[in-house]
Amino acid sequence: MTKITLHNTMSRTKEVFEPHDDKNVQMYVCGPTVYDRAHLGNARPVIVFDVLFRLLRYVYGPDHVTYVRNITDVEDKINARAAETGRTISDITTQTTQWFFDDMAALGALEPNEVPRATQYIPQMITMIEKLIANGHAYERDGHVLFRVRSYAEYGRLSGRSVDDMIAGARVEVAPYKEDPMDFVLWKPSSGDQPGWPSPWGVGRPGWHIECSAMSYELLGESFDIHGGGYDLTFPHHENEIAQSCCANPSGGFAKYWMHNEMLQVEGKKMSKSLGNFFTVRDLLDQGVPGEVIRFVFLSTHYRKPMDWTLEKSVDAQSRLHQFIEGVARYGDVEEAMKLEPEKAIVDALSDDLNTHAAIECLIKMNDPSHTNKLARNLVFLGFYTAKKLSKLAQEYRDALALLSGIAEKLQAERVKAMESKDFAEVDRMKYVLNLANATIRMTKDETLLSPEMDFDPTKLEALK
RNA sequence: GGCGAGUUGGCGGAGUGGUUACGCAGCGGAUUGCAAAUCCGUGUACACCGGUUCGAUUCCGGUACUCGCCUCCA
Repeated sequence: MTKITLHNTMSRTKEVFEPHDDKNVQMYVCGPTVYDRAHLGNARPVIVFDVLFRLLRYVYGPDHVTYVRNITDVEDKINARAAETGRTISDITTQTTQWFFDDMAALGALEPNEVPRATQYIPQMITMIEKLIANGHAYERDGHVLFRVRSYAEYGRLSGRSVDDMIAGARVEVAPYKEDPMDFVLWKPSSGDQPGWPSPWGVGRPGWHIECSAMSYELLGESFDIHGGGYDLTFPHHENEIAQSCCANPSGGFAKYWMHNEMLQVEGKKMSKSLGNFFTVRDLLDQGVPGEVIRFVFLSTHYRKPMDWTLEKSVDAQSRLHQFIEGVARYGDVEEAMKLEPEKAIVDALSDDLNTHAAIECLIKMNDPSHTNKLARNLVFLGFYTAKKLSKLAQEYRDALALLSGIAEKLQAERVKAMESKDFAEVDRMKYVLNLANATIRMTKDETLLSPEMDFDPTKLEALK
């Protein structure tokens, strides 16, 4: 079996991946809070862990991997959005969740096995909080339930911080109901139009961190293999999850491997609304940047390095994918290709802590006429296309080629004739049309293959037939 | 202020104690009426300052800069 190594944030080293049970490899990744469209940064963990999911499915078998990615549909940002728009909370969360699914599907991400909504696990959260109170790790004050950070000696291990340092550096105002400044909320009271559920501590709603602890426990148990998310979640979110889960279920180890993707920047700057460089995945898709191009750009950078989204990279990626389609169309057979196994060099690259950049280098090497089917197979393996879509794109390319090859000869003949009669205006016109024709066979109807600088009207070509 | 990550040629991105990947762009050439496409050729870069060493981009120390987290933003 392929040996996989993964970087574990807990140990800060690459470790050989050894699942608890190789018949049931389990992964939990923190999903979005559904109050608005996913921005480009949200796409990074989705793509990164999708690649890992695909690798695990290949190595352990598709039926032996369970991937859970939650939807946080109770959170104060959602309440705020509802208040400012006048829409209902469920209207917002339902629509935003669907948007998220659509956008992530466009990026070639497989659906996880389970996509739990936080609001469907409130009883499990309450049970977990009760356990924490019972064993002294949490306390209730004025309708709030707080986690007693000092009761968990390991607190701070994942993020490499000591509780005392954190208090010294904290700029948070300490709520009066806290025993200790570091204590965090497990449950808080709801009033007015805030969403609330009955609980032993009155009507209230869960704190953010308890959601993931309760859902991962319910769906994966007290110990599972991989927990992933963005690096910014390391503290406090993941630190708090560990504290909650390990204190509520002391016999379990919670997650064995912690994986974090680095952050995204745009043209060298942090993406932020104030800098005016904030945009969503949907914005890019609407501008004609296809999902596979976004995926390609993301996978060109290792997941543990900060990634810079630039226009130049997206144009490069587009042109590269275009070359791949061209190769597959000319020399490949997608149906035959799908009978192949994923290439060992690519599996090995991914197995080395998701070295996606090396995997892409392999793809580039495969783009020659004698390896095109390997290229096609691995494009599908890495999630750039489904076999069906790749097949369709290749066919469209071939159709365009066939359409053009007939008239190209005719154009060439006319051009030669024009040269003989020294009609250089006509020669130039023919040249122009021929160039357009050549450019066109590099395109298909899919916007994937349209280069931004190309300006071509296919009807002109039709007229020449 | 505390903690952490990073800095390789125009861009992206590997890697190595000495022979200095690779891709894209660029440049030169071939071919072409010009161009495009294609083919051939072409680039001694590793933030700065010290140290170790026969020799450092590669090891050690420091500096600068960038970025992130510490503010329920992936």
